[in-house]
Amino acid sequence: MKKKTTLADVAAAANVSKMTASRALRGAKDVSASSVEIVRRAAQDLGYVGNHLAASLSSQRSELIGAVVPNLSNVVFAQVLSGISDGIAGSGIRPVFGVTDYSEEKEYDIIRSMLSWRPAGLIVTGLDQAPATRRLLENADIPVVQIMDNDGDPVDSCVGFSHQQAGGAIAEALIEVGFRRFGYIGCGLELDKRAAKRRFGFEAALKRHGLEFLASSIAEGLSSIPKGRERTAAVLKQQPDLDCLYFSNDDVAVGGLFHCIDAGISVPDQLALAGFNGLDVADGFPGRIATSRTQRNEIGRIAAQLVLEAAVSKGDMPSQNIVFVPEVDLGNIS
Amino acid sequence: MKKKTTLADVAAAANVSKMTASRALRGAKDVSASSVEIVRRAAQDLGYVGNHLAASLSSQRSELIGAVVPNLSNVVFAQVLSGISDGIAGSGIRPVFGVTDYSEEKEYDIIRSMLSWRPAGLIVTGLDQAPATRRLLENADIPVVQIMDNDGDPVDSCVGFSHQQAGGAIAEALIEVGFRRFGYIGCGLELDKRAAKRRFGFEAALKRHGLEFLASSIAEGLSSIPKGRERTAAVLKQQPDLDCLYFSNDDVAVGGLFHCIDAGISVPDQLALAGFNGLDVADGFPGRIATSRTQRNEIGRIAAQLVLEAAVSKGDMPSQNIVFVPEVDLGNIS
DNA sequence: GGTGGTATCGATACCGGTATCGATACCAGT
DNA sequence: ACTGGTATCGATACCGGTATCGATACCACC
Repeated sequence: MKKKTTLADVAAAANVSKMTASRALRGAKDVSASSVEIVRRAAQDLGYVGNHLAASLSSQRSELIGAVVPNLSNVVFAQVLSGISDGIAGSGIRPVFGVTDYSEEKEYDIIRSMLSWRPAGLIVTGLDQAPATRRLLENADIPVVQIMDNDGDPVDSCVGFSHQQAGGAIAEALIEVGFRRFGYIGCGLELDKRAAKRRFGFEAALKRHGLEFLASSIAEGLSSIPKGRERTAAVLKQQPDLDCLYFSNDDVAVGGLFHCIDAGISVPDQLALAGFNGLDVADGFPGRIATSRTQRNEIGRIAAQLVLEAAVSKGDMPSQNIVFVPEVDLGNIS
Repeated sequence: MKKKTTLADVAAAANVSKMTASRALRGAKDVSASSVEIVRRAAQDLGYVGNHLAASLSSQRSELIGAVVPNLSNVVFAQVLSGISDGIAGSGIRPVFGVTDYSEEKEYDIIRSMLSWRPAGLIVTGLDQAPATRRLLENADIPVVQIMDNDGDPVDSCVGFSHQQAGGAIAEALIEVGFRRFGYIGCGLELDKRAAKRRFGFEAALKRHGLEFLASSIAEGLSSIPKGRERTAAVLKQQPDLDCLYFSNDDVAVGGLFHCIDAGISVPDQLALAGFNGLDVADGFPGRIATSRTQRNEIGRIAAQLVLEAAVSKGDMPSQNIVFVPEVDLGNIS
């Protein structure tokens, strides 16, 4: 375990002071072009790799950004991370991530742990943190951007959409084209607050039209295609006389579609299916599944940029609230 | 922008020295239970959040781990990150990620930038880094685990599988059950070295049996369902007389399946499709797509654990080479 | 009482950079 | 020659923790 070469080594090799070496490598002012050249070469020769820990500690500004998502097996949050990665591209900032598995305790621990890295900002999924977690965010004194939701009261900035409204909007659209006998199939609503909001919004729209879910099944744990398949079978067995099924998201809906294909149920003629997110997969089936298209990549990217802007403006940037509206896509339902 | 409370503040509030406060909060030895209690309470009252930058700098050990993946829109690498997250759960270590977009330049920059955070270890996708990047990894003096590949010479440890072998294995299986007229459809092989290795392995197996690809189409850019669909249409138009199509991965294959459904081609009776990865989606179709199931969650998890072990053993742990074998699944092809 | 051991604590010196400010040199203008 | 300004550089003091080692107190035991 040989010692790493430090800035002092580079400075010594270049016959300048640490300070000049530091300035040269950072491209700061107050260094002559010739010094820069010499220092650069020395750093190159020694294979010098800077130390962001020391730099951040000393300069009191970090080049880390935290991203907290509930889950990564689902492609949606992966795309959010992807968007974040795009949003900070070229800034030299590195993203740190944490997966909460929809657990409030884990979320608290992750955020606390992230804060101890003194990040330039934090991007957190959702608006429904536990009170202690929220206090942590409020006192963090760094830009905080909550994403993927808009139903609630953000700590600071917010980039997302209203799940309640999204649920209501697709319900209205489906009612408009004539569906009346609705069923619901979801996964893990006790944990996924946003899926619960969609269901709530959908159900509220039904009520406005004097309708209700005639059957409903909520599986525990993460959403998945197999679960959607199984629950669809169960619900249809219990209540075969439905004309439209609303699913907590596209994965579950695709599971439902698979069941229908197996069972010889024609979609959407005999039974319409509606999900949420607008995934590629669901897309591929030529419009057979209705869905709400969410702009998750965009949301990640914009959230990251907000953090960057807020970080450079050093606290005198007002909180932003950027609202997206998922686009209802009924596919080939007419 | 009020100043953050530091350890010194906590120590002052608790009427002890910084050192005692530090020990108390870390649960280190040499502190009385009563001191721990007092310091804990003081920290709690002040809302103290530690500073990992300072801690890591001082103790010369970081609690970050770097993860480099080529892409995050594809669920495969998201699941790798998910596995990494699982693997380090409870260790207090935070994962930093970087997305290379299959670019060697970005990969170099990302790894360099990660090294400057002095991470406890690095997990990097693939074995085919550019020479300069490889030197960076070799001189990093921290555990490096290369994942998702095994065809090549690892820098340090390796957790993956042979893509060449995987391509060969599924080819053999498909030949075994009687297919003879093969076509190939892929995306971005110029960048995705691993997909290219699979194709190479597949083709080598064909050659061993005196066969070859009768048609082939390679799209540029990232793999996607739409591209698979489009290319399948194109290839079948050019060469309709095929009995099996090998795709660069399941996404592309699902695109192919969608085309077949549209075009009324019965799968696998008229035309068999084979992909790679064993995605849930492909799974859902009752075995219609042949695939090789990869253990990406496992790979991420084990890689993370290797890094942890190597980090605690401080360099005297030998490099590991953990080989998985993707399981060939022909689905309902008989 | 003297000795040795253990438990607890604090002073000090770093870790590897950067902010700050003063020093120096050099040039232009008068 | 003198003044003022700019360009370049280095000494020093941190940033907020932790490693290390010495100091102190207290107890057991001979």
